[in-house]
Amino acid sequence: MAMEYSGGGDPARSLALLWRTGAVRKGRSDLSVDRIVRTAIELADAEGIGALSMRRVAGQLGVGTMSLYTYVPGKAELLDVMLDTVYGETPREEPAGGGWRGRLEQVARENWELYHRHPWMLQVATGRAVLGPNVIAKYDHELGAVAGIGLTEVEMDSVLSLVLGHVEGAARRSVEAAQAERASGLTDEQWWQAHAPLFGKLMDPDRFPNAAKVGAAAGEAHGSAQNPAHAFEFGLQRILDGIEAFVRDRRPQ
Amino acid sequence: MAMEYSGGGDPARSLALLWRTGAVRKGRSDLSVDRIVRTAIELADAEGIGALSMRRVAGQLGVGTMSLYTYVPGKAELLDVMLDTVYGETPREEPAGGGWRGRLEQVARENWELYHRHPWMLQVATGRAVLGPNVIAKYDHELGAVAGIGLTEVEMDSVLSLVLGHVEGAARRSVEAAQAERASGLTDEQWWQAHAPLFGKLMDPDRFPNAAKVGAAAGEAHGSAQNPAHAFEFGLQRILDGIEAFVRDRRPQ
DNA sequence: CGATGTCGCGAACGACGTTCGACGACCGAT
DNA sequence: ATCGGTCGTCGAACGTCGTTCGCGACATCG
Repeated sequence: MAMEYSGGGDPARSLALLWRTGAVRKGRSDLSVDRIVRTAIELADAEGIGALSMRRVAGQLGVGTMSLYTYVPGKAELLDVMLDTVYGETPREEPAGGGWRGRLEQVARENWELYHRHPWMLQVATGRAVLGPNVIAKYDHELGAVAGIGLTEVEMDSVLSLVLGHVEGAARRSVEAAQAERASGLTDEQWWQAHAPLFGKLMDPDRFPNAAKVGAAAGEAHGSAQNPAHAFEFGLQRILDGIEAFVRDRRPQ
Repeated sequence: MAMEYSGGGDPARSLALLWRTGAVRKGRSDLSVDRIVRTAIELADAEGIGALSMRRVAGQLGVGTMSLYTYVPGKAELLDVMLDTVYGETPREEPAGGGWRGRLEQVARENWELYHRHPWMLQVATGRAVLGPNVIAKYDHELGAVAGIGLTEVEMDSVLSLVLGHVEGAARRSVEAAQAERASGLTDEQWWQAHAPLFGKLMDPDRFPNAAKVGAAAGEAHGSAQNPAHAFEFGLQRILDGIEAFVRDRRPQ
């Protein structure tokens, strides 16, 4: 259950790496930035961010640990490149109609799946945005969902950020729950059933009337303390409804 | 800019600690769980989660590192108690009217401020909920905002979770931006101005028409790449609008 | 064939959480 | 008053981490 994360290395170094500016390393061995990044992503996917260390990556590549530093300035910059790389995975096809709402919904689902494919993304604190080529391409593509519907440019950005923010939060809760399952060996459902009697005691209906009633009802309905997939869907529809009212307001006729 | 986090220690140990079950340590020195937790919170507030180590806490208390383990099973459980403790800080007064919307808005603002008072909260991955006394009291109090407006219990939980999730995400972006400022010595605005020309080059209007236009407009409007406070406010209003439609739908008359 | 520079990487530093076990102060019983 | 045992205290040490330093080896060029 232990995790450690980091991100946002030296911006100049990161940018050079992201856009592959600067001399391409020739390499006596068959090492390269791309091989290192690919290996690091595979490792993080398979064993989590906690298992991602420079030593492990080097070991996986059959190479001395310090050799990585010839190609990559440090771990923080490596994480930046890893992020930009996986952001390149989201689909780019034009959706088959559906209007802005359908397209925003599709964007949300693509990101939901991306986060579940690479859960470690959510454990990397970026601080400042990672402005790699794939991140920009993704931003451009996703903005297309809200283009030409009567919003100003700033409003387009706000709307997209709102949806993406919701997806990130819901995915984080989903991923953390899954990791807790793996770490404890108990599914959320098993854990809930094991602890439900205790909660009954802790949630004294006299002191906590709302919590007692709602907690019990929600727990029983979801079969656990929370249901990330349901929270994602419920929140997405409410947010899209809110955006719909906003869009309607912007073009009154 | 490096950070490491962890959370979700042994549930049984955490619960015993949270509810102060189990024998109270007498202590030859004046050490106690409360003193340790208070010191740890102060340290995390002042220097960030990255500076929170068992050694530093012990040092601050003028005590050997290993003495802490007499009172606290480990760092993960300490984090759990720290979380429950600061969750006890949110106000509990009944709001002066305003209906469910005003009360939900107030809940959102209280949490927004709480996260800014203790930014490290956002860097602790909890996995499974920390069911301490203060967390339950907070849940109970906040549910009051959506009680008696025609929602089922499960819907009350979903609505509250949606709002709290938005606050958490917005606060996370706000806090990460602030930390990036501290780490780099540049405000978001300065950073934006320093890098704006570069972005102009990277955001090729031919390849990325939407990103080029919107990115420039949003950057100029916010004076930076993003404006967390604005994102919080904008998202909150959209979400409350969406909830309003939902509530209206539930009681059709 | 020698000089120059760069790649590869082993050793080491200072952090981390935590296990182990030694020390010693206290309490109760005799 | 003395002894035994319990329990708080905490130093040493293990295995981990990212990264600095510097040295040996090789490739390229003059």
